[in-house]
Amino acid sequence: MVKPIAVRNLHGQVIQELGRLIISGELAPGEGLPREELLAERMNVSRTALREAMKVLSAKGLIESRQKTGTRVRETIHWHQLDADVLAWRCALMPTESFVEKLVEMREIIEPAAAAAAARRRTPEQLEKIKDAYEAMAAAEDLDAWAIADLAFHENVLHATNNELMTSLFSVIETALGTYFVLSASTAANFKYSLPHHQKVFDAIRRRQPEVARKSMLKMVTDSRTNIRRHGRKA
Amino acid sequence: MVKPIAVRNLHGQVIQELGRLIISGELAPGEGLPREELLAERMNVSRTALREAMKVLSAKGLIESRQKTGTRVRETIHWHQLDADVLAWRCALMPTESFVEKLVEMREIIEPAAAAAAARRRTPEQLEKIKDAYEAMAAAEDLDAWAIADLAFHENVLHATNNELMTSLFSVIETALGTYFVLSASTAANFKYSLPHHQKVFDAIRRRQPEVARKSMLKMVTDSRTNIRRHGRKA
DNA sequence: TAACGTAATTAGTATTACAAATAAGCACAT
DNA sequence: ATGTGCTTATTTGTAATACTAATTACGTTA
Repeated sequence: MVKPIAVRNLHGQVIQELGRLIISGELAPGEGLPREELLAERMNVSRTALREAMKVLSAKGLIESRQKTGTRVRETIHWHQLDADVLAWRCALMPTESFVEKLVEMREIIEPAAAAAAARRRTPEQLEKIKDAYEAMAAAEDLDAWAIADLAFHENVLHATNNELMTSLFSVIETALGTYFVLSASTAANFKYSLPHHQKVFDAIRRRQPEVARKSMLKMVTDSRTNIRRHGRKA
Repeated sequence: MVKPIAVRNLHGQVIQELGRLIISGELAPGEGLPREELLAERMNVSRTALREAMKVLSAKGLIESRQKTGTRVRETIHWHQLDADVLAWRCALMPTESFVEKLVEMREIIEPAAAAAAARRRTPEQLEKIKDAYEAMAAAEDLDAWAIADLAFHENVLHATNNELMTSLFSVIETALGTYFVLSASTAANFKYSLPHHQKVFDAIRRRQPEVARKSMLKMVTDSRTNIRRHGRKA
């Protein structure tokens, strides 16, 4: 759903390169970058392309430019942590256990809340889509089909909240987590183990029972977490 | 804490202008913009400045440029709803009741969760800061002092979660909500009405009681919401 | 010593030229 | 008539250059 980048443009590459340097800490906060002309030359791009990249990095809160002073890396406080790129860079460059925990924590906060909201506000059409996804999960015969249907289930639940802020947050977090492991897919052997959980969530949303939906979803995601902890990362 | 912009740069102005046009719907999704040369001329800026702005808007998921085809406004699905600018534009241009509800819903999801997390993981130093903020609230003699201390309280609680994703989400939502009303400040008469609530939250975090902290905070934010509903907007 | 002005530096803006991608139209062959 | 491949026109992508504006740093002067 969200494209994890495919940098064809030159400034896109520059964004990636500088972004990674900053997130990884090789360019520390407070540190000043070489002046544009020099940096452009050093990266073998024109000043034009470099500047287009720097404007984007500024918008992400990573750098700050001022005349005469030059360009500096900003303190981490100012970084837009929920920006898809920033998150992706952190996942790729600082794959620490604690960061995964933070992502999982966010997921465990929004998903139950989303299930409850969906139970309150879902339209019949949205319920139908959740149902479709659930049935696809039930019918899945291999891990791939399961994973696709599983993601669709959660996306449709989020969508049924009719709160695009929640949808957006979910997709960002989910994408970031996806770089670590295939979500909620346990072992290939019993990959359908969470189907009953999903059914409970679906039923609660169908019956418009917010608190039941919340608790069922909570159980599901905490189960999923312990499962992930048990099996560690994959692929 | 987060700067609501002060656009001195030319491309910054262009970003604002185009961003607003898109968010407001005057430039509808799917619609193509005039080609760069034309648009630049029409906006009385150079193509350089226009392009720098367009790169930023692309990064926000608002537009998409391809050679020969030109630049088009993307579907709202792709907009980065949690981007500070996008949120600010929506607040300014679509001040609908339903959007405020969505923001409030997000707040009511993260704050109790954050209180619980803070109760689990706060350091002594972080607890001290929360205490300071609480005492400043208790000592406040006017609405302004109260509002400042109140914000500091919530910020410090969020910070004590040691999850910068949560902190970032909070600050974005809070800034957006702040454009509508002075948060959780009721009438000037009894502006301290929520002090006992805050104390309960503080105590729970001090005693490391996550569930108590969650419930106390939940009560506080729901109270705050009904209060806001009762009094309507202000300022 | 302090105030003021001047020079030097760096990002900001503009202009121009050309490169690369690609949609659309045309010609050609089947 | 249809589809296939070439050509061309259009639009963004990249580069190079020149100049503007802001601001720091320094040196001069009162």
